[in-house]
Amino acid sequence: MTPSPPNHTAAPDERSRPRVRNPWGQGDRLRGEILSAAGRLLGELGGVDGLTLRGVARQAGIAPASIYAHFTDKTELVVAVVDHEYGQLVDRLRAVGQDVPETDPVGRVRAQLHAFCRHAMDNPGLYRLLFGRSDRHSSARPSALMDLLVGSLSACERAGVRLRLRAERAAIVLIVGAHGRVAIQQVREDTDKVDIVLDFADELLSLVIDDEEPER
Amino acid sequence: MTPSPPNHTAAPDERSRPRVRNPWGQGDRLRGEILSAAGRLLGELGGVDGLTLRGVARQAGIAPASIYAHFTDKTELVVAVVDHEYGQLVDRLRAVGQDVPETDPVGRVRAQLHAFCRHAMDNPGLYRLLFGRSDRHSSARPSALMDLLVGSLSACERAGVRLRLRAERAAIVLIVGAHGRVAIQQVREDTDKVDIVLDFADELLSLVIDDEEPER
DNA sequence: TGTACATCAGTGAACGCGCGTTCACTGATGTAC
DNA sequence: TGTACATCAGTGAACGCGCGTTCACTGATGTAC
Repeated sequence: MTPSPPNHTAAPDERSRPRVRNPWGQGDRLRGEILSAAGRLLGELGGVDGLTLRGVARQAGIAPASIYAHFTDKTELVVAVVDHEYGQLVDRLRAVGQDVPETDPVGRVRAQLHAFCRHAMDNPGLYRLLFGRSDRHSSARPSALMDLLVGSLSACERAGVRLRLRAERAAIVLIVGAHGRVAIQQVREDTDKVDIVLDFADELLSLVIDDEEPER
Repeated sequence: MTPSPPNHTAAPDERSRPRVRNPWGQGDRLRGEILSAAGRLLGELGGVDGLTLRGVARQAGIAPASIYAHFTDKTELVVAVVDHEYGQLVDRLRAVGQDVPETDPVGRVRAQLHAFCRHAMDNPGLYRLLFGRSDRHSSARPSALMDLLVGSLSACERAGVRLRLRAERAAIVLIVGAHGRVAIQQVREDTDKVDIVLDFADELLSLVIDDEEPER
């Protein structure tokens, strides 16, 4: 491993102009810029390990020292960015769910599962945050995602759809299966066709949902 | 993040004696010691990222420079240790499978799945190697594991057991589901009871295997 | 209206650290004569 | 049998690098009188 790849993209990414400083009273805006810069890096990188303050600063087009006005140290940044990214994922799934009419609860689960797959494929680094070793970053995180899906699955049951597993178990199977399939898809370079993953997601769904006619 | 945890365990782990050098002509034995030291580290660590040559040297009780007699650089070590660990997993599953009589192909799959779960729980870092971003380390790796399981599942089919999925798909569901469940179990600290994971593995198996009576 | 001063957003240079890697070495064990 | 030498397994000190973090600073924008 030679000392390291030349990580500096000389120009501070996108804007090569020295960066316009935020107006008075809006210094908190940099906090958001830092978070999304770090988020972008997490998406490309393979997880939290490769994340460096200097890299984030480069990506955001600021000096490394400037981060310390908004985060006391690296761990605080990491926790914040992980929560931020995680929140975005959950928000997205919630929104997607609301786009599907209540009369089609299975369609809602399916839409959310697909959205999860797409999100995971677009952000290869993300799944490591969700299921990787915690390192004691906000531990309540994955449960919000689980709760969302358990809710959607319970709605199916209330609508008379039979599940082959308890909703909690079914949610785990879906998320964990989808996430694993995405990871495998990323490890092979053959085709990064989303459809392969979505097909797999549908197959998981059909495993979990008992679509035989109720026997009455 | 303070500069770094004091990573030196002053004494070179286990043997505090300065280490007995290998006899003439057996210099290659150090290669094995390095590999298993690195393997131990991978098990504790959360993947390849935290692995350092100096750390491996500390774990093995040798000088960092001594590694270069056996591996040209860090990447070569990493590839070698990953292949080594992966090979051990596959060997274990193969052995476990042979302990179950051919007359019970479902039992064989189950035993292998359980062994996979246990192995994954004992080596928290391992699953990242299997499904984490490849970084172009020997890409043929995961397929050997898949082939093994596909073989066991096909044996079930030949014995008249119906699968709800094609064997290839079923293998993915099992491995990926089990691995994900293990990852979740590791992220929560509540109880690291293996049984919870093994129960889940059984549930996956019952999803994949259609155990209703053939309809004739 | 002017002017002194406080506050804000952000910077540049430096620190000590662990890292991967190199290089000249050490000292025990074998081989040639 | 002795002795000079080659070979082996492995070491210690040093290198340049990127990292996290600190600290004194800069210069624009607001406020008090």
